[in-house]
Amino acid sequence: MMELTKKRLQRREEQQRRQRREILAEALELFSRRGYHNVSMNDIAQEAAYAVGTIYKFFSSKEELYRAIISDVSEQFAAAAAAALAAEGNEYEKIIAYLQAGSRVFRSNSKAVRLYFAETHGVSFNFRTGLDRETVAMHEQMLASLAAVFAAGIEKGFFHPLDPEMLARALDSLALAFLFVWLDDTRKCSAAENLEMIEKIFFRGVMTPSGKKLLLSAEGR
Amino acid sequence: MMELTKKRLQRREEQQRRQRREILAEALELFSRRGYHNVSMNDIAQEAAYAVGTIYKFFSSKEELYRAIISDVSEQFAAAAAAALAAEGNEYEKIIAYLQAGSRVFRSNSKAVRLYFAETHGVSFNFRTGLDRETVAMHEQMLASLAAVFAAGIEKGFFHPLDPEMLARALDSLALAFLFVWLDDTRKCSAAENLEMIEKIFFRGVMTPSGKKLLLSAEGR
Amino acid sequence: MMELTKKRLQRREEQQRRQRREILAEALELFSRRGYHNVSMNDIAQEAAYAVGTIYKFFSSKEELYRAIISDVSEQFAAAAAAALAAEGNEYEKIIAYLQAGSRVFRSNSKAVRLYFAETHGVSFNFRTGLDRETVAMHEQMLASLAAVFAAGIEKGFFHPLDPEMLARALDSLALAFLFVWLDDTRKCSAAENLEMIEKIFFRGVMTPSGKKLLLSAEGR
Amino acid sequence: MMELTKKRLQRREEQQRRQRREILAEALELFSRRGYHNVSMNDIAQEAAYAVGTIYKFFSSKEELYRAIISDVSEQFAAAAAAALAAEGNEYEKIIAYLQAGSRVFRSNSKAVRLYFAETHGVSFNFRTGLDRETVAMHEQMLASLAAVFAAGIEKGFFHPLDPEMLARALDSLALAFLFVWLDDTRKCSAAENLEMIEKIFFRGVMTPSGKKLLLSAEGR
DNA sequence: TATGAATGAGAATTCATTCAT
DNA sequence: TATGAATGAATTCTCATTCAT
Repeated sequence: MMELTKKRLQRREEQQRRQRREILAEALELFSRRGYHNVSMNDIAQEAAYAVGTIYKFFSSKEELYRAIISDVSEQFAAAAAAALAAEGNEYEKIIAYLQAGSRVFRSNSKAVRLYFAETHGVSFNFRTGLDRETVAMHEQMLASLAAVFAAGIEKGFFHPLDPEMLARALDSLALAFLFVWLDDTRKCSAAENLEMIEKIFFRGVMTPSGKKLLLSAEGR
Repeated sequence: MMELTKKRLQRREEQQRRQRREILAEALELFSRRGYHNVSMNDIAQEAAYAVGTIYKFFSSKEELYRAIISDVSEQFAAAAAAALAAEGNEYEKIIAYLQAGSRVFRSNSKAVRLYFAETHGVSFNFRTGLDRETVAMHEQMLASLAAVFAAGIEKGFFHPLDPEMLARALDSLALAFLFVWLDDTRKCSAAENLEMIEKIFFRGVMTPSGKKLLLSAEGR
Repeated sequence: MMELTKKRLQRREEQQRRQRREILAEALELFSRRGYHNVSMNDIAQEAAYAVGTIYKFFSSKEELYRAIISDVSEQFAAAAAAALAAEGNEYEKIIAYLQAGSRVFRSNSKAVRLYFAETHGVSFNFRTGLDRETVAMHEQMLASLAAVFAAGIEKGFFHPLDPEMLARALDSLALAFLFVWLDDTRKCSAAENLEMIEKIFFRGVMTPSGKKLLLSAEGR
Repeated sequence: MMELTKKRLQRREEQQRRQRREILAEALELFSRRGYHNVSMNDIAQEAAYAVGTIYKFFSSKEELYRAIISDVSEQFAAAAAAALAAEGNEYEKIIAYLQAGSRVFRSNSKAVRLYFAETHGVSFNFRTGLDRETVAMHEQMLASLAAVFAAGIEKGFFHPLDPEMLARALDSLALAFLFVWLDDTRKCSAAENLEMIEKIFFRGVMTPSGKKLLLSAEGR
């Protein structure tokens, strides 16, 4: 009987996670299509086929629902990026891994890109409360890690001696710009093509001849 | 008497322009700080020290007030950019002029940067109405002009043969990224420093040896 | 010099009366077309080519302006009706004169008919204040006079012995109904035709054989 | 369980109908007392003891709430009148049935009389929108049916050969006038008394000797 | 004196949140 | 436990009235 109850509880939890996911997905869909302020809780409830009250069981307010969506991508991205930057390999490889991780996360969460991006660039739907602080901080942290990798690469003579923080931001914004191009027209630039463009535009200028050897050897693979 | 009336009318018009400017400035301040949807017309009236009714004398709706703000920077930027790209000079010089023009416009309209940027990147405060269509179109038009200059430069062998449109977007996003850095910390990057970073990161990789001669000669000036 | 000043004052008064009339006419036009609540003081000012302030010189509020319009027809009608009923002649002649007077007043103030009528039938734009009390009272007074004439006519055996007040109301509403027909389609019923209809429908049933002699003799004229 | 749910749904619907009726009644009360434009949605909410939002659950706008009120009487009257005119019997009987139907409907909806009447006489509270078009059309349709009955009666020699449309309007306005008398002083004229007055004033003059036989036989019943 | 810009109270409507069932 | 009806504060916008010029 104990067993039975446990299983029941598990199933319950399982079900709740599923409901939560469903609501999040539906809300994301609506927010990304019409904008936070043009979506009502009733809209979300309708779309998700739950009652408003049920949504409030999972999220204590509309803001929290929004935050949960952002946190979702935000955390996925942070985890993937951190893993990429912490992995084995030289600085160039780490940065490429970072780019690929970001590409992977955002391409499979395309609906959330613009929202994430608005948050991290200070165009939050809600400037008043500091809801997005966490996300911004996470993103800043990632940029710092990326900058550290650049710094190490500069130290080793792979990259020209430029401000690592600026390099990190430059690379980040470039990657994002190409992601937006893809968002507007999915066919226009595959992940591989984007990466290639970044190599040609960014790394060609930023890397030293010694760094470019990594580039060649990487391509050789 | 005729003269008097004329003068009076002029003064009246003068005053109206001033009021309009005041309202726009106050609204921009609030919108940029708290976001469109978190600012009420009463807030704006309060801040601008006018009655709501007065604001409606100048702008027929909240949306139009917002549009006026965006149009303002948007048009300034478009005009400056178009002038820069159309001016005399080689492709490299044109692009530099474009960057300088953008820098000038946005640094003197810093409050509007995030709004402009949200609009042009599809994170409009109001996804529903196509208020920002015009601004987006204008921005796209500018990117196309920039791309054309890149294409010409590639033709002449100044730049490596990369997709001009992507080059244009890459440069634009880079410039914007550095603008944001400046926005967060004004001291961190002057216009000149930003330009230098862009040269080192972007042009170093994108330009051919033959193109780099322009670079040197330009610096020589 | 005294003379001159007098003349000047007279001219001034003359002009003011003219302005007042112009404003009243323009306001009536707008009220009758769009309804009291859908016409703003600015609309009236615009149409009358005066400044709002000027209108307030003549009428202390929008309500008073409205009241002035109603009073205007109301008084004209009351005066004409009273004169008709007080004139020489037998009861039948008086009533016919009353109908003709009303017809004359309303046909030359067609714009005001619906407004007058709304007021006197308790559908005032403004039920709250008793602005229309005066008009209603005047109208009731007229109906009472008309009823008195009917009573006299009954006494003399011209009319069947019916409640004079009801006869008065019946005749009044009949005349009004035909007036409305004319209002909707001016060609459909001239004043003469209307009167004829009233004779055939109303008087034919209401008059005694002795009364009908008046009718014949009147027609004989 | 199925049964329970059904019952619950029924009760719910029942309750909603009741609420709707309550709101309509309260709104009618206020509109008829103070006029459409002098009653705010908050007033109605207050009076009906619901929140404004609740009212908007039932009526999507103030205009629609008003329309619902008018439609209500309008449809009742139209249905009753149409039935009366279509029923078995000679022309005189039909017309009497029509008058009785109208009397019944309006005496049990006395609050709505003035509103209905304002609408059908072109003194709508809102001249701008054509909200009342439908009501006006319905009323005109009814007058046309009534006119047709008069025409048939004339054909058969019951009524004097007068314009049937004018006869219809005359009768309608007479009935309305007496209804207004009753509205102002309920004791003054019962339905039966009103009908008698109409017979004496209207039918006595309008009917031919042959028609009057119907009258006598009808009274004989 | 005539003007019309400025005012701000007031109106309709929306929607996040609650809570009885 | 899940529901969704009810709530009412907050928002956008209008317009009668005032008063400095």
